[in-house]
Amino acid sequence: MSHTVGELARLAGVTVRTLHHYDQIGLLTPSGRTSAGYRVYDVCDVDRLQQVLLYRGLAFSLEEVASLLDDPDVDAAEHLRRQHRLLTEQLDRTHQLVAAVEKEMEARQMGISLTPQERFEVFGDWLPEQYAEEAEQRWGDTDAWAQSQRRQTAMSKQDWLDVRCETDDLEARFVAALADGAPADGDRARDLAEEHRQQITSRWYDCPPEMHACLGRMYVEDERFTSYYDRIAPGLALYVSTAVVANAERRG
Amino acid sequence: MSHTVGELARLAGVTVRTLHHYDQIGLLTPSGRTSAGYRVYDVCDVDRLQQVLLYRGLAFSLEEVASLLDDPDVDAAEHLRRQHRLLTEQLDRTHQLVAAVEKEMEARQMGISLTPQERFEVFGDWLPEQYAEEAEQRWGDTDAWAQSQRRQTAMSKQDWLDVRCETDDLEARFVAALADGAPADGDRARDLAEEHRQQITSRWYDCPPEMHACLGRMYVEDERFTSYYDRIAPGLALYVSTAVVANAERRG
DNA sequence: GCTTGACTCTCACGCGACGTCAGGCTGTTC
DNA sequence: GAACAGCCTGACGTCGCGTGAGAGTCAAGC
Repeated sequence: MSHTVGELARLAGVTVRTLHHYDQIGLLTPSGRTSAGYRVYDVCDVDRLQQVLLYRGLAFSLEEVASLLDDPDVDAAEHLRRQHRLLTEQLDRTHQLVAAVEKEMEARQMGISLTPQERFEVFGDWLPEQYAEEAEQRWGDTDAWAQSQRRQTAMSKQDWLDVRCETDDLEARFVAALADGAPADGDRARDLAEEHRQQITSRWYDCPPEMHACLGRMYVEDERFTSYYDRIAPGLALYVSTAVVANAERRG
Repeated sequence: MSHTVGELARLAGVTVRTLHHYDQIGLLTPSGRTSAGYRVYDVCDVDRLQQVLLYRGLAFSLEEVASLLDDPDVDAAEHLRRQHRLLTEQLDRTHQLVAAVEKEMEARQMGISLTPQERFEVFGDWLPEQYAEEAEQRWGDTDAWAQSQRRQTAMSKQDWLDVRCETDDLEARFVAALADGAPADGDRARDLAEEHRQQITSRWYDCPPEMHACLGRMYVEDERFTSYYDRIAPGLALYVSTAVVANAERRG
């Protein structure tokens, strides 16, 4: 029915000090005290603590949390709706970061360097067009970037050569399939796509079919990746992209 | 080619003070200075800042970030892999929180109260079995909870009645369909399921079919939701659940 | 009834990651 | 050459606790 500080702390996964602090600043005042002065938290307090922790986890300051929770015009349902919205937004942001990291991995594998504005724009409160353009000019010189990247990449030389070797081999077989007129969504091309997926999984990270499909779409949407493939053989970008997506549909 | 503090700050979406701080603690030292003492950041520095911000965003302390980035045994590829892993873990956690909020919404709509350990266990570093059991005992008395919830729910009385009214109506029609022997994955049941989804969307949050399917599965997996439906009519829980999932497949 | 040990209380100082002036130099532009 | 935006280095303030210190409380066992 009611809890001491220590109990509530264990229950909620915070420290006793944290609860003391919340009491001190009036964010979460225990609804009672024992005769000895011990804090007593009841059901409502536990409820409130849960809300506090959720909002805190969403990067609100404790002061903001207090004003959110103490607003008499906002009911519990409204809080749930808001939390749902905020959490979904956070999911989106994190997803963008994941996509950015994956893009970077792919780029490295191909020896392409991404521009800095591309790598920063994913960090939330990003720059209006204006700055993006400014940055574009400043950093357009990709050679400097490529150099800096190469220096920074401490991947062992042998590893690097292995990757290049595998990649070249797979690309050559894609080219052959394209030249032979094998359909991009046919078995032969899809098997190559699957091999590509396996390569990523073994080299980098577990890449399930749907994630792979995202990469596939990027090959035709991002000019740098498109030109990478098309320089190997005209039409290869679309070919690989289609094969990857088709393979994902088969596996999904 | 190179940047002043202000430029880099705008580019990365941080303040000048932050860059000063990182310089001071040796986390990001600009690779040069002008004759007047102005900081000059070059490509490598920008690169490093990006890494710093990513790790910082994953809640590492600056000291930890420094030791991560300065570890000579870890190459850039390894960093990308690690970042990918950490980000995916964060996605999972956030997803669990979203599910918890949705569960809470559903529970409120039905007048069920969730137990506190259910609501806390989603907060990461959670309690071993032992505590869960302790909490189960302490809070098993759901009546007290229901009361506290009712008090806390400041949803206007009219709103609440409206919701109950709509819900009751829909449930009655589900019961009728079940009694008439309409198949759970047939058109009639699926239309009702779709109506249920629309109700959530208008009352709470945008609930696309796949999200709805998650809720549907919960109706048979979580005993409290099961018994809620089965008390209305035996077999209703499975019936609604099947209809919801079937409807999601039709719409997806 | 007394001890032991886990738990609680209230100060109160410390710390990490910056925010926020203050006072002064730099660099471009009109 | 004057104005103004941008840079510099201190240095103190803030937020959200961590970490003792010193003292009282409480259930269990002797």
